[in-house]
Amino acid sequence: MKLSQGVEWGAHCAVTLARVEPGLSLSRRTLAERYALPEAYLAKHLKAMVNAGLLHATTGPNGGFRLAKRPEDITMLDVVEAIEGPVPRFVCQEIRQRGTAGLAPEDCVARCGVDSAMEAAKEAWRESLRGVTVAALVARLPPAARGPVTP
Amino acid sequence: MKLSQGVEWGAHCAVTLARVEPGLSLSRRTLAERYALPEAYLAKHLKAMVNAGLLHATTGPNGGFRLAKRPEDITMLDVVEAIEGPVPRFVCQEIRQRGTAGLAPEDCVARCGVDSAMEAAKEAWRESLRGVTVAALVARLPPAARGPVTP
DNA sequence: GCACATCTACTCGGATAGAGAATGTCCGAGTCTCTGGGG
DNA sequence: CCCCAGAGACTCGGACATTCTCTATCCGAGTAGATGTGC
Repeated sequence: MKLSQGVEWGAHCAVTLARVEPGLSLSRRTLAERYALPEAYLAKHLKAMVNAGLLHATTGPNGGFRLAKRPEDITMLDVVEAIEGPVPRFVCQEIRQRGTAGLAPEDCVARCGVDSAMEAAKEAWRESLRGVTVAALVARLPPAARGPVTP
Repeated sequence: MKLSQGVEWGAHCAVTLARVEPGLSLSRRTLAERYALPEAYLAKHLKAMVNAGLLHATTGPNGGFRLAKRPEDITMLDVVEAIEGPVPRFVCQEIRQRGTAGLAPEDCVARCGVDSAMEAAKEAWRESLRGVTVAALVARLPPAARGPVTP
């Protein structure tokens, strides 16, 4: 249940990008300096968000990153899964069927109870993250930090 | 959001131990063979559950592990936190206050929205795990695997 | 036959290597903009 | 004054080290029970 560091960075960057005027972009250098983060490493997470279709990247002067979708259509779950990769399903190795206590396959038609419980918990977690959009996070910023961001 | 391997092992072992006659114990060797797991490594997780107060260990012949509490009083959350360690709080490093976009401390009295969202999701996850007890998992076993376990 | 000291075998516990992922960093490919010259 | 070619600087993208956690393993400390002996 360890959560990678970059998730926080990605989330904050998404919130910041949501405040940029349409048509403009923020370079990864600007974003990194904005939060005093290591630029080269932040780039890796931004790229992951590009691959996931959350951000759009343009090169050259005045290039950078911008949101690829509306802030209302980007959830925290999108950000987390973009950076962490698709959440690996709880790997129930079906140890029920192994070893000296191995159950017969016909006793395993119902899913392993441990697996079910972990899966349900993970789904609750995902559902909670799915309910928070980037737009909602922008709305919750303090008034002093809600204005447009310029490159 | 990676979940350590040993959680599944610990959970299955707890379910098995709940089926042992009171007063008896299962050695880690027996438990390991039961699921074809590496004994030495399983020992580490069992020890963690002992330290967490879920299991009780006795040495010598006929020794081993037994539940330290009633199966109804042990939840999946207990097992997970015993093995994974106390779930590290989402480390919001308050990057809001750093870098060129650093907010003034007076604008940060309300908790960071990203942090709040992650915290709420984690709590939903914990709440889901809290609702499943070892006793409930035993009850959901197939009938053929619900009888008492002998050392 | 019974009690006791010893001895064995079995148990857990902590200290010790190896693999994989996350973290952190660097340099190269591509592109937009600006500048200078020519018509 | 307008257009065009070139250079320059800025951007992202992928390949390369480093650190930390998880995985896996071994050997030693301690204890309950079995055993053999003496009374």
